[in-house]
Amino acid sequence: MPRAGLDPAAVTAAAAGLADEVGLANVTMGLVAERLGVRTPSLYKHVASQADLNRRIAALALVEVGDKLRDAMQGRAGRDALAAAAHTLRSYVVEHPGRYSATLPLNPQGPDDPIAIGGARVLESLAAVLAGYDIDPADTVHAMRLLRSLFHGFATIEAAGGFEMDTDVDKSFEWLIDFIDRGLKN
Amino acid sequence: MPRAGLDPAAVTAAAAGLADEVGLANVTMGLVAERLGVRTPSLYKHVASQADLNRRIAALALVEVGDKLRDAMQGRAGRDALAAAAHTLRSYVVEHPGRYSATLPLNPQGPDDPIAIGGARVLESLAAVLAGYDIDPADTVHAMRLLRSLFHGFATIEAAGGFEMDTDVDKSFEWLIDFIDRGLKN
DNA sequence: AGCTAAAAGCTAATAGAGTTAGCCAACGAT
DNA sequence: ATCGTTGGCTAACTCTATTAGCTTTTAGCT
Repeated sequence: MPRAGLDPAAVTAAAAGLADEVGLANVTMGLVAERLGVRTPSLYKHVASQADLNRRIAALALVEVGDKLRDAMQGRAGRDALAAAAHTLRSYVVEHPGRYSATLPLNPQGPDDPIAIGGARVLESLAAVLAGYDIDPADTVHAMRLLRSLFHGFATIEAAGGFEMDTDVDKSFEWLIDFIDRGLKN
Repeated sequence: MPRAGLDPAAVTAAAAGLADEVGLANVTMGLVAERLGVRTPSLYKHVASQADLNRRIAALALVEVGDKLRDAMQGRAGRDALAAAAHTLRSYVVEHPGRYSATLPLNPQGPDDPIAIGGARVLESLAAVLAGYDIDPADTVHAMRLLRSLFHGFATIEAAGGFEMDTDVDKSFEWLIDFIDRGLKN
């Protein structure tokens, strides 16, 4: 019998896909193995543990979202950049709720942890958004935290089905972008 | 041997305490039982399952935070009310990260689900904050979502240790309250 | 006080998930 | 073609949730 030809990336990708489909909490090692056409213990040749797998999913999500953010913001500034970043982030979380939720327990184990690297890239994009506004350098870190908290919170609540009357969530999101844009212009 | 005298509330309280100490994910039925001086299966006389227990923890957290919000906002309006609500929420999440994290998978099973009731009370307090500002009624729901997303996001990220340079997180939080206050005043 | 039925704990047992150990076959480099 | 490495498999173990069935406390009633 030929081999399955797996590697850590393939296992991570399968797990991430499952996470989006059934929720991160329901991603079992057995389910991942089944998806890959392999027996459960075989996974341990590629990932150290389920915790390790979750960390890899988180890193994958951060890299993906970082890439999308960078792409979406090419050549944009000010309100345009803000809107692009916001929509990109929101779309990603809605499309990939499982992988995104893996990023919540942020425990980078060091500066070269893929999670830290991916996270830093996301933060770079947020910093790029702020660069389009005239902000007191002393307030930049505060503004970064504002964006991060707001987008993360909104996306998380939406992904969890936390908003009633789903109909005008889009409108709320636009309103919210506008609110931030006006505020950042002082 | 006399009985332990448990009831659903006692089990929930023990589990919530453990959640704050060791993290919700590490709250095992065995651990809860041990804390209560009882054997694991005995817990099932009071709660239906671990999922049920988690829902009870979530409901408890929402009621607690709802009460604290109500108290903190007595007689305050405008910026004062906003700051009181923000600080109350943040303190609660920092002090009770475990129980709070149980509220994330919001799936109220109906209008009389304790989770829905507790959540509604929290939302009431947020609405009271907004009542202190002059907001177009059509925008109220958007503003509610703004507050909810922002506070939830900030608290979640902070509880997860997601902010570097922890020193000035307090300052960021104040800045953020100010930002929202100014924005809500149009 | 004694009786009885419900409730609360306990022990024993089952099922499912993560993980480890050790075996064997496939694959790449020589 | 062969040899060492690597990837996959089976078997086995642990830990956790959950159920079944038994026993005893306990509250309410007479």
